[in-house]
Amino acid sequence: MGLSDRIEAFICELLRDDNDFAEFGRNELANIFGCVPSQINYVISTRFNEKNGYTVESRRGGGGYIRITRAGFGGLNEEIGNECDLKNAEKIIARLVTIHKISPNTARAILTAVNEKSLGDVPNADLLRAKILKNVINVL
Amino acid sequence: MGLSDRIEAFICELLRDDNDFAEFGRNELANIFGCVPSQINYVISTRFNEKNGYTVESRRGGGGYIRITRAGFGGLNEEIGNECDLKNAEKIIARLVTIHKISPNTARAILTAVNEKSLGDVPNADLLRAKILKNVINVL
DNA sequence: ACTCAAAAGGTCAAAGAAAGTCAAAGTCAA
DNA sequence: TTGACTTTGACTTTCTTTGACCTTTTGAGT
Repeated sequence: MGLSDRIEAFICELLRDDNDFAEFGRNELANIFGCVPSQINYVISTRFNEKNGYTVESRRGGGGYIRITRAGFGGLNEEIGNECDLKNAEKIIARLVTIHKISPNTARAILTAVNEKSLGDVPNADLLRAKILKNVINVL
Repeated sequence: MGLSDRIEAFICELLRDDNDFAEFGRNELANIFGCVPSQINYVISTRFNEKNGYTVESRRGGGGYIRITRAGFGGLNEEIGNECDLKNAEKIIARLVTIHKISPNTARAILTAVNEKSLGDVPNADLLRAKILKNVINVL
């Protein structure tokens, strides 16, 4: 596994531990991995960019830092509501793909989990669909 | 036995050992067999192509690799069975991650869709869970 | 307040490391 | 002896690593 991959894994770990955001010093991290500081920028720009659903903030000077946040999904819960038919589910998932919150692959998996074939003979499927969708989205 | 055949056998061996996926460096492999690197591409494109039921992923640059995955999921449907509790589901999904069939992200989504919080108050949740899981896996 | 040095982080381009492509040359069995 | 399959190598593309130089922020000393 290459250096960039190791740094990526490390940051992912931080994100996991610190509940959806990671903060560190660029030099500090570069030191841990024994690389030049700009390597950190490379990893961030290729792995933790907007397109992959992350927001990055930073500050220079004394006490500077880099903070990486996983973008959330404001308002989606409300849009799903208490009941959600398949059409609506498709629309919402499609939007998540468009804004690069999830991959087409993940989208297909989620959609399959809540389609007619899966939930077909559950009574009040729309209710269950809404619940599943909200749970899944909240964990993304 | 020709060179290509020997390389093919070697990769098959890797696939067997590592449970349905093989990962290696192109140059590394070329070195083992004392051939030019593009020979590896030839073997892959003639033997481990889509048509023969394999998926190939790769990355260039430092830390690059070639990864071959066998398509289809040996007996996973049977393993899920008619009913499937959460523990079993977790085991199966984890395995799909290991062989790089799905990303950790997709795994998390699927697992959330079938966990207690989602299916908690459905009667016979294990039955529904099995159905959802099989549907999802078949679409992967 | 003002200045300046130190402490961070940012940018960019060159060098390096792999993998991909393609076509020419070689091999071998029908 | 020809046509399909292999082998080889020159050239291309993509991704990573490194380093020189730039900008922003802070803080100590005047």
